[in-house]
Amino acid sequence: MKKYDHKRIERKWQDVWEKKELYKADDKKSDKEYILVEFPYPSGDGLHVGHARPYTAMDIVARKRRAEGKNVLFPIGWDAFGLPTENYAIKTGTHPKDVTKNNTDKFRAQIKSIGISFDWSREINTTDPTYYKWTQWIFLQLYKKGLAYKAKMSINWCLTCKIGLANEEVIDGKCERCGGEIDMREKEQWMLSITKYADRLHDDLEELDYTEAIKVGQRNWIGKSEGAEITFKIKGSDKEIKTFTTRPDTLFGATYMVLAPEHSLVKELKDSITNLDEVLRYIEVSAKRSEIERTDDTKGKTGVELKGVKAINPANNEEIPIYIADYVMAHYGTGAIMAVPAHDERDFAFAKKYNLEIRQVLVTCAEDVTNPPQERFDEVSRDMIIVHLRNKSTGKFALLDWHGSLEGITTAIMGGIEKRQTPEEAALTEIEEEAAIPNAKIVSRSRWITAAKYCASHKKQNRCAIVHAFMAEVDDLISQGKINEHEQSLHTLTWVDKKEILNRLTPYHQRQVWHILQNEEALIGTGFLMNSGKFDGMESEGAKEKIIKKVGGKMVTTYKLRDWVFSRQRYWGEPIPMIHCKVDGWVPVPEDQLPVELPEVEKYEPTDSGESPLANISDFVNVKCPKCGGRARRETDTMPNWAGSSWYFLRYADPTNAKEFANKKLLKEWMPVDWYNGGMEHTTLHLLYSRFWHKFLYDQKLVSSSEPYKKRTSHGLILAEGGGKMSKSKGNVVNPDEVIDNVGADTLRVYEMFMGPFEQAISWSTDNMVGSRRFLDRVWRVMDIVDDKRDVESIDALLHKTIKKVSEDVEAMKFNTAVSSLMIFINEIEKEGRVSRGAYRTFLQLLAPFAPHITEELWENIGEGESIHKAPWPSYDASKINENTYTVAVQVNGKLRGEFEGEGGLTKEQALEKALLIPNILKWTNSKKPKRLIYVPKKLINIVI
RNA sequence: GCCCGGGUGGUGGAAUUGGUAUACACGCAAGACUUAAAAUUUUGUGUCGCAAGACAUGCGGGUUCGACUCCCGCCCCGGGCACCA
Repeated sequence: MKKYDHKRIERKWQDVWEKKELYKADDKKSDKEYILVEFPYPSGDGLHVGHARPYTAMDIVARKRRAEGKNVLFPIGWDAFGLPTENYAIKTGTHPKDVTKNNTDKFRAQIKSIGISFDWSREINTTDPTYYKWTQWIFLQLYKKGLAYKAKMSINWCLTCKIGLANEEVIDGKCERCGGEIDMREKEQWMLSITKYADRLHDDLEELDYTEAIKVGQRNWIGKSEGAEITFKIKGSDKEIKTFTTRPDTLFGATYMVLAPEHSLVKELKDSITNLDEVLRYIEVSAKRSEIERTDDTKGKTGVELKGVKAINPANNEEIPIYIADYVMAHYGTGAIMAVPAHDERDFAFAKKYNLEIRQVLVTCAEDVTNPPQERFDEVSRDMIIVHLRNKSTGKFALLDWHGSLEGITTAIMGGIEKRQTPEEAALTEIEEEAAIPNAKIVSRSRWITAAKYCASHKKQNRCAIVHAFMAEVDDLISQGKINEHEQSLHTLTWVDKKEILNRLTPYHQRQVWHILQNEEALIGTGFLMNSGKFDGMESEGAKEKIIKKVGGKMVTTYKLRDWVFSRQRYWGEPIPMIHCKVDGWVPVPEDQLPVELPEVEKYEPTDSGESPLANISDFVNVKCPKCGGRARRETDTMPNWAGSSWYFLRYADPTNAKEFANKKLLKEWMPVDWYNGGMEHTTLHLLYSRFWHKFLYDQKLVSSSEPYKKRTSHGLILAEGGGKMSKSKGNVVNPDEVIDNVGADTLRVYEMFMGPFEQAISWSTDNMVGSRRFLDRVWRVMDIVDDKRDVESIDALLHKTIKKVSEDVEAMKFNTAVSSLMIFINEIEKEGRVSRGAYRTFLQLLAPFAPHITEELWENIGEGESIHKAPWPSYDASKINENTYTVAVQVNGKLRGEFEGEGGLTKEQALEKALLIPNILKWTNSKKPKRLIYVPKKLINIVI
């Protein structure tokens, strides 16, 4: 047979598929499946081998779905607005439109050469006016519903480029482009109220089939946090300070307050502030400091006291000072905090610096203490440890006081579980056993060890620890009235009220804990309250609610998520369709005048004033007000590149519609996206933004599902050979064109799927790729040993196993092991020297999604008529997978000593009989009677002597 | 600092309701074919040991008849977030 000529085959079939429109989605058919990959930004560098990884993966899924009879929509387009194109245009004087055209042409050809089964008839481009007309239209809907607004925002300002930068464009506090200094500057910016959707974006995640990492990423970004809003009165004033805290239980420890420098109260109080000059100076300085700078020096906190004003702590009515400091963020919570230095790291650092009172209001449990240095464990000789056991029903505690040598204690505690030697230990064991609750041992033991280590490691600082060992299981014991006997054996066990614990601690131990705070660190974490009036002795969790009630606070939920800054002072983006009229203020461009097209300009550089280059085009800027007809100015800011990608998946349903962004019926037919794969880096931006837009459109009844994507997965990066990112400057970029030219698209595809777990970052290796090429070479050669007369039987079990494995692995994105199982199948065929036509045919079908060209060619060669990609996906027969004969491993005392061939079902005894026939086993068992026998059917037998 | 991944041969990696660790591939070594080379192919390939066997999944403990897998503590690498009260 001819040689495997990948170039000829791949070109041939790509042409055929295109002519036959093999991958076209059908609007009229039912049983849809919408498979989506993130549309690329068509950069000038061309396609990256990294692109091929997710495209191939989802292509495999799409092809499998088609074979399973689904009506598959698998589209592609271009997210073509963006900075690199604009920068390239500035450098070369080419129009961004032309740059984009060149780049997309190149990308399209490259993607086609990989043989991805996109439906090219639905190709879209965000920079096409017929597309961005609808991006602008959606913006107008947001505006009309009050979700788009213009606000003064402090933004990063590059002094050299004279341009506003997004946070992502600031690297290490310097401008990404020129490396220049960054300043903060107030600018009017269009904003989108994504925060109004924060709770839904957070809560609805629950129902979605996103990988856990993605859910966690989104949740962290939204930053939902439940706490209390507590109001502090200002002495001698009717003004108040609202604070947000997650730790109302520490309210008695609030010894001062801090406002963000931007807080409005500073101005309102200016008459009472005696050091106003100093305060204003501080505000000015911190306003200039960029966010990066502010967050950079987390250690050296700065602030200024508002002299002349005092706040009242509502818990104890004490007067406390008020500070402004830029470690408090204006945009989070209420922009003001109650500072509890004893129990908050940041407040602690600040209090240390400015000599403020640090008042401890709770004692913590050892389980909250981490990192005890283990090497000190042996040095300890003397300390005190209190173990208390809590009785859930009575709310009482048992105190176990251990005095004397800690070495003895730790041995007792640890040994109490392990060795059970002393009477005390025996008693503990009995409690555990009588409690008879599974895992009781593990829970209590590990905590005791932690406690012991804590004591050990802190011995030198003369500390004490209160060990809170959770023993809910003791409850049973007490309720049965059995506790008295144990009281006797545990000679120090007595049941006391919670308050007793504190009494036991004072005064010596409190002083010790006090000492820790004064000199070292804040005690974060929860515990038992002290110095808190009538709340003393309560546990943190329970005290929270009661304290909030006492001071008239309320429970509130806050989010880290901020509104979306939607303005860019750039040329290459969608113009924001708004007009500013002196009379009417901001007026939306009437919908029938959309799109607001980008005008031709000669220069794309931003202007000196930091406005978009569009500001210099008077024809564009000067318009009539749509409302009053008077003179007005068009908005010259453009949208960020996230705009077009926030709804593109909807356009694929109806890509050429001129009347609406997509026909409702078609949307209902195709949406939601069944499976969306993309980069991890888009978890917090693109994915969140597009969910937000989609939820908004859902609220407007323009789409029919509240979520755009049912399932979201992500792929790992492909790194350069030897690790690190591929980059032009390092010269380690692998060009996919070359790879395809040398070994073929099918080899590239198989290799990228085989190289490692899909979601994991992995280094490229040209050496390893030859394995995939050899595999395809062998697939090709096996064609010669296809034997029509031979029946399938000899390889039947393996064939069905392979069908099962490949089918399941594709769904789980375990492409590497799917390929491996295909390799195993080919190895087996070669060993046999012959293969039936039927088995080979099925094998080709399994391989087809991975290597669509070579399989199509071989399919034709074995005389199949229609395309392999139209053939129904093979199913497996479970009964054929279970082989009748199998190997049973024989262990003696858990060690492998031999194996035997089993047949049919074997009982434990039969298996033992067979095992004892093996000479080597006899040697190990020494003819002794087995004490115990473990038999895992058809797998393993373990003889314990 | 916090969160999420990950740590298994010379290399990429398999194996998790606990049940024969190292599948598959690369590389390497020896052999076959060849005038020769490439390609192909056969065999071997965790470490130590002549062998029997012992030891090996980042480190230290634990649970178990049996642990890459579960529990406790720690170390290292990658990524993300970072004064979020």
